[in-house]
Amino acid sequence: MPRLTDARKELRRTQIAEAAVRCFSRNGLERTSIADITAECGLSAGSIYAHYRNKADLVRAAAREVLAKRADALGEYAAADAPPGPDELLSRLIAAIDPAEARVGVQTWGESTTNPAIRDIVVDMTDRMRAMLRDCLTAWLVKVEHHEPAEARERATPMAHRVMALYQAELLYSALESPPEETAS
Amino acid sequence: MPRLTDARKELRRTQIAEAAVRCFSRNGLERTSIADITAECGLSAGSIYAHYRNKADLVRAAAREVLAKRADALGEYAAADAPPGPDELLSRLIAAIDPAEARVGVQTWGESTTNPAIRDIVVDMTDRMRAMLRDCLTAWLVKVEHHEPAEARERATPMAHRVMALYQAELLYSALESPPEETAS
DNA sequence: CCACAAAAAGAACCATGATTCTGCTTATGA
DNA sequence: TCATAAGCAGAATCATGGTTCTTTTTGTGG
Repeated sequence: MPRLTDARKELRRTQIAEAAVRCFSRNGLERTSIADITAECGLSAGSIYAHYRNKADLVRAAAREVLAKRADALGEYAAADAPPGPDELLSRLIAAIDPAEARVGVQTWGESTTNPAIRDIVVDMTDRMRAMLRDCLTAWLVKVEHHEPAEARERATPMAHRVMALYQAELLYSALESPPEETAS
Repeated sequence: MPRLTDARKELRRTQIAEAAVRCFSRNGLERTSIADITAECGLSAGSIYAHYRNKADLVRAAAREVLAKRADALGEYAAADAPPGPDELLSRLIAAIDPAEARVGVQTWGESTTNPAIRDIVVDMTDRMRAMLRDCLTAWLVKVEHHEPAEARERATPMAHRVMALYQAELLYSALESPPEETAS
């Protein structure tokens, strides 16, 4: 069969990546084998290697997926007509946490301490999220608190830093709290 | 040679555990081999297994060591005659962060998402640190801010939670910032 | 509907690395 | 000081798991 249509090819890639995320979520980045992933996604090892150069490549894709999803969820708030203030913003973010993804997120933190490629993904996503928080808080300061735009931007930066920090800590807590969730092994 | 004297035996154990922490710090929990640790501590594989049941056991010991050291550092502040307030407390804690240990700390977070034994160590140490923060802040509220002891204790709890969260986030940042620190491999 | 090159399956390969085993070595208690 | 049982080194073992290869099966463009 000549090269798969782009749509189909992308479908396969996400099918694999999502299965990988599920595996990572329960067994960790290093302790999930390719065999685990084949079992989870219903494809064979050879097939996975047709879509991803190697396991490290797949891990990168999974990390991007998880982190990007969290960043995306945040994007919606910034554009809202009635921007939430810091407390409201934080509690909404916390409410949106998915335990399985939180686990993989925290795993990527651990991985990024020794893996430059993952590290880059993590800091990039973190910076992006913080910037979105800042924009959101700037909008709130201007629209709700009636600050001057220039001053609002100034004040929003440290607030964003703080909200981000508290959110990340909460992410850690949900990763730690969530049940062991054993697989049949 | 009959059983080593207890002091000597403990010496060996810490010699190994500290070498392990250095290795973990640069290569991560899973990617450091026993061979790496033998090279770092100057002992042989067989010798390591005479002191630790297996690698998992060694990882637990290393995790305890790193987390306990951070908790200990905190203990001193609580007993100070002029207890620091929340801002001062936080900046002292941040100033005391050692990048190498921060990396291992964050690695243990990742590990604890899938490893119950490590998870228990992490939540135990976290709870312990939070309790110490609370005591410290209670002392501050009473001695410096002149609150009633009962009320102070009440107020200190959420403050401690917050300081802990901000500290953990900062720990993550120093783990991410610290240089790649490559080994000769 | 066809032909074919790519995709999928799954066995085979191979490297890595944890653990164990076999003798030397040496610290310890008498 | 000596006998000895534990410590220790280092090779051998053995399992795991990533990657590759071969064969079979399709989806796709013509």
